[in-house]
Amino acid sequence: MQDKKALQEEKLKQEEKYMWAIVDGVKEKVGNFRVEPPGLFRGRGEHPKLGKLKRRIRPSDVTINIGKDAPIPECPIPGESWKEVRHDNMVTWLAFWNDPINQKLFKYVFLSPSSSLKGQSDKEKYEKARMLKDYIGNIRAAYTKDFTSKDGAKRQIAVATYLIDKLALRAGNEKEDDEADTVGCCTLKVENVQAIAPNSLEFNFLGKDSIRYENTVEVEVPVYKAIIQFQAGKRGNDDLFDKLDTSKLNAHLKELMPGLTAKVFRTYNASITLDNILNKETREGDVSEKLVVYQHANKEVAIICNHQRTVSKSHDAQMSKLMEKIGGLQGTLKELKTDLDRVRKGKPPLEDANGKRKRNLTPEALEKKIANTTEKIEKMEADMRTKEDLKTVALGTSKTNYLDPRITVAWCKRHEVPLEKIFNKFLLEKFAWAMDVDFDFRF
DNA sequence: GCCAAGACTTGGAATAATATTG
DNA sequence: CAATATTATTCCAAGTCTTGGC
Repeated sequence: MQDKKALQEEKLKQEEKYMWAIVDGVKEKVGNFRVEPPGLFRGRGEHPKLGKLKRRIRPSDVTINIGKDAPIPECPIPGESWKEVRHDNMVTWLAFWNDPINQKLFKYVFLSPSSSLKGQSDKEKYEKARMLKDYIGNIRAAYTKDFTSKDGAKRQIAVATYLIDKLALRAGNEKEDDEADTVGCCTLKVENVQAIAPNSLEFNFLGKDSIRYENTVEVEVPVYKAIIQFQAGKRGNDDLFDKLDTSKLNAHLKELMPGLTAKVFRTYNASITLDNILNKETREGDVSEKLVVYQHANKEVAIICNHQRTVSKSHDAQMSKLMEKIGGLQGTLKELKTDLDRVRKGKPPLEDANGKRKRNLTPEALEKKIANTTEKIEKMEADMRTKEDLKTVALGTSKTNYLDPRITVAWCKRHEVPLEKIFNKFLLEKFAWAMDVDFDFRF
């Protein structure tokens, strides 16, 4: 125990010198500055490179990027030295090396999400998503019109944009053969979509991280017809959108709004959904009731974005344990009620399970106990429902990446909910830029 | 237009730390 | 106080999108 603590402090001391960077005169926290240890590549889903050896990264693999006059960070391994030291102020990375599994890819050291640099670009991301509010009406009108365009490419762009908007699908870049076989909107295959009369579409595909997207939705009739037409004469494995890729799609989107790309729709839809639900469903009441509303809104967003998690191994055990506890409480509740009846009739309380005599309690005291127990049961039942409800839903990703923090901060200010009930330490730091938002901010 | 390189954002699981409970 | 449950942190990717060369 003592050893562990000492070891941890030792490690911290060792690493301290790599944890900070001076950027434009300001001390900022550095993000992930450790290289990964050697090991076997796992990857996610059915990855062709599964099990490949991931070699050790040495200082001679690492390129450093610092100011011209900045002191070069000490190389942590005596006798070795950095591959290169650059002075590029057009990029934000502090160091990079080639990914040992795929030499074409890079691993970067960036500033921490809590840094002002990242905070600024985070804010810009949400401002862009908010800008989409002013354009979305026209954009929707335009793609609706193009559902029936004579131009096949136009029709595909229109339908793809519709899916990205309505279903929050990812753009879907092309992938190499040595990567897991997953798709996004532009890379959907014919077999990933089933038309179900009269106008529904059943989606089933593996998306990012090989997470399955399964959803059946009613769509506008022209979309339904267009999909059937895109599928006509093709095999299951053929591209649904054969005249489309992400660069064409994004080029088109940029004509509709400056800076617009496919991912902006995810941010926009996530944030506006949170804002809408919070403002529709929040009632006067205590903090815990308001938190339930927030969690519900958060869950809706996670479902839209298909943020899933695997059910924890101990989920069932935890549930039955809760059941057991509730059962026990219901037993004592029944006993209390019996005793209350008896006491009111001037009889002594029943003996307990062990045959022992119980203390004589006044009816008032018994009533109070009954109320307490009932409340406890209700709370546990609510907890259980929430637990079951959220067992496959991951709430964290949307909080970190998709929900404009100013929505949450302003809502907390309006409804006197302590922000710490919703944002943990990491999020409070990451969203420092959003803290002074006005209480009446709306996305 | 297309492709590859490069840079930056988004992602769930595993693990560690902490809180809760019996 | 030990066993468990919960939460925070770390880990290790896997996406998106831009740019620059042809």
